[in-house]
Amino acid sequence: MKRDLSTEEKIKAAAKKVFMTKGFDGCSVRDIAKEVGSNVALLNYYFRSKEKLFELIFEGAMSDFLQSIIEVFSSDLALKEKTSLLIDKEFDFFMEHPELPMFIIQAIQQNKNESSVAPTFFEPIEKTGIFQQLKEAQAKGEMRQMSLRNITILLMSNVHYPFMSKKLTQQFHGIDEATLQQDLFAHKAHVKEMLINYLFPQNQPA
Amino acid sequence: MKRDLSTEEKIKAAAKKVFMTKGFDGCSVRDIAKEVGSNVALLNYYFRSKEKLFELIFEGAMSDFLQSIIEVFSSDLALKEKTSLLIDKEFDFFMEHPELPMFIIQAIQQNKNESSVAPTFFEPIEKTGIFQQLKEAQAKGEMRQMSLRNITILLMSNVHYPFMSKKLTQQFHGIDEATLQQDLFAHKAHVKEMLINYLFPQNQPA
DNA sequence: ACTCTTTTTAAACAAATGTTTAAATAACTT
DNA sequence: AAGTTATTTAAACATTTGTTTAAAAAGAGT
Repeated sequence: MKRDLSTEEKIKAAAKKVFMTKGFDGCSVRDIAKEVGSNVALLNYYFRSKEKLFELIFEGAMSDFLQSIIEVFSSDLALKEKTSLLIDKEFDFFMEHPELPMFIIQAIQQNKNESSVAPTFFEPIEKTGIFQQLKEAQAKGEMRQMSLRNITILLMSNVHYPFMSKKLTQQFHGIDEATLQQDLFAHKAHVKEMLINYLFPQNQPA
Repeated sequence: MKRDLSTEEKIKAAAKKVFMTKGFDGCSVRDIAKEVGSNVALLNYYFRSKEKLFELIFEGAMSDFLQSIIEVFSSDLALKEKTSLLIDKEFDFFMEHPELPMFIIQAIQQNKNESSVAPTFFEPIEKTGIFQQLKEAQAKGEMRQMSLRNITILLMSNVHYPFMSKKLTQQFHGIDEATLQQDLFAHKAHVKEMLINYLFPQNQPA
């Protein structure tokens, strides 16, 4: 057939949309089929099952996610500048894909990911040499002495959470999408200043 | 009958456990019945439906959540001390109920909460006078000039996210539960120092 | 035009879902 | 002990679930 443009891609796009908004358990394959404007059997014709389709979407999401990080880490900047740039880029990225952090964390929490994320996620980042750069910066006293894991938690908390809690924040403060958007911009500025100051203290002791 | 101790409570406990770990969509009423060690019909006898039961659990979770905040805000301390205490208490609370942040945010995201959270959540906090205290602290220059909403986002990000991303962090760094626990303690210390320094700058400009 | 393969569909499948029914069992009242 | 109510159960219910089947439709090759 080759109807118009790859049906396979259309299904993937629809599945992504539905999975992202409703979650794996929260949607049926018929929901996705309806979004495609087609039949349920077609999904299993192209992808073997609902689970396989989800895994594909999940891996794609992780890949997109990873991409935006790698770009920054691969750049030729000092760690302080990389940190600042990372926060900027991540915010820009999540502004366009606000459902992504929730989607990923939820999928991992429910073990919907067959393989561990470590090899597909940790290693590509390590290859950018960012961890080595971090070690050196700490050795030179340019950066606060704290574990890589705690740096990660600190960064991710401030960058991911605001997008995961959009609805909660809106309901809690009774604000609309546009106002929240402004708050997110303000948050980005706060996070940048706060984190940079904390991670790279200007008057380090002794 | 009054078999042993309130069947109703046993069902609620089981439902809480199952809903927390698997989510509303991720579990069936039979999962809950099995956890109780009883029949499905019993759930609908005490609670009208799966949805009603969930709402009850959700409201209970929100209430517990709120309780731990109110306590701190109602205390007779300066804002700086309250902030520090809040972070401590919240961390202690989530150490014992690590699924709670995810559960609440997920429920709100999927509109599983009938009523808006604002009245049940915002107002009790406002009644502690914390917002007024905050305004005054900012007027006196003791606290950084930033919106209540951004303060909220900043605090919640650093306190909630680490518990929501437990599995992700574990997989990413390849660490066990005990190690993560230590990281969370370290994170608490970092957050306290970082946030206090940022929210209450010692050398405020002009 | 005819064949062969690929794509799409409607229908059916068994299993699982939330809920209800009616009967059984236990507890309470007198 | 008998009668009444409250609790618990097994079974059935109508839908919905993910998946499969077999036929129809569309494309490509000759």
